[in-house]
Amino acid sequence: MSYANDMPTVEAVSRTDAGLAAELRTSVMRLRRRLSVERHPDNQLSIGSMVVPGLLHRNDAQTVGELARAEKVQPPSMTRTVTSPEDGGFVTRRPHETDGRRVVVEITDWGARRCWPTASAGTRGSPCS
Amino acid sequence: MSYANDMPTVEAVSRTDAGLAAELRTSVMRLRRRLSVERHPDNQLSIGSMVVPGLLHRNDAQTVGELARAEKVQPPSMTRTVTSPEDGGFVTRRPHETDGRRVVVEITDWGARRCWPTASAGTRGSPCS
DNA sequence: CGGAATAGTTAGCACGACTAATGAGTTACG
DNA sequence: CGTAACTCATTAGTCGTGCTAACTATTCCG
Repeated sequence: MSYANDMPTVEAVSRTDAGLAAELRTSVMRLRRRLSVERHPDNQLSIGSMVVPGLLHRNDAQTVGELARAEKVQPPSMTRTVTSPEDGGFVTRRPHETDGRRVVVEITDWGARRCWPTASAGTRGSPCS
Repeated sequence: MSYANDMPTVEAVSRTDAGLAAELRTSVMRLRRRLSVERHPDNQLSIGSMVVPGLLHRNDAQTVGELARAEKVQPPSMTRTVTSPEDGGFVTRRPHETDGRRVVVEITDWGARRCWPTASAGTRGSPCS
């Protein structure tokens, strides 16, 4: 009873469009489940919330709309996604300098240290690892 | 304003463990969101429910526990996941021949035709594509 | 000034996952 | 045998993540 016998390969079962689509769906869903669980025990941020510091690491000080477009979600989704790292003190909301409609999200010093520690310090326990 | 300028690469930003983990999370979550939306309009099964006919296509007549282990989810999750394709007539539940605790899930003829049409017929509108 | 457009939020829903607890059936052992 | 321990599936309740619809506040423009 080998792994190969238990686990039909794509060649064996899924040469149709529907079969390949099913393989892809199953694989991606499993990977996402795994990623949402495989995080450091100290980590208080969920997989969705961890995305926000990641986006701000690339470009700090982005509006909610920019974050939503970057992550390809609707604005209300990003509004809620930002709430948890904000409550945790990782990021802050502040009004835009010139446009009163916009809200700028920035990473805090503390959040940056927690999420992106220096290489020498390692990333053990980082909320983003 | 090119794609390359807007989209920092892994090389540019994410050489740390935390950075690579963030890249992976973001990519997988986006792909899953996309897959859950990208299905044929005729398709009445959600992404989670589509997994069940796929598993039964490999091995028909599996118990709820076997499906849960194959998909690496907890049994209660699979119990609920099976409900929707069962209500849609794609699969059936029946008691196990010898073990009264077990429940066997099988794909119906109709479900098999709908999910895995012959190659010549194509898979347009298949609940599994 | 006043209407249209834009940005963000709130509220409510769907879906997929989990844990804890329950019921029903099987197995093992004294 | 008969009961205690175990296994399997389900129910109930919760959380996280996405959506749409509707609302508020602000800005833009004619």
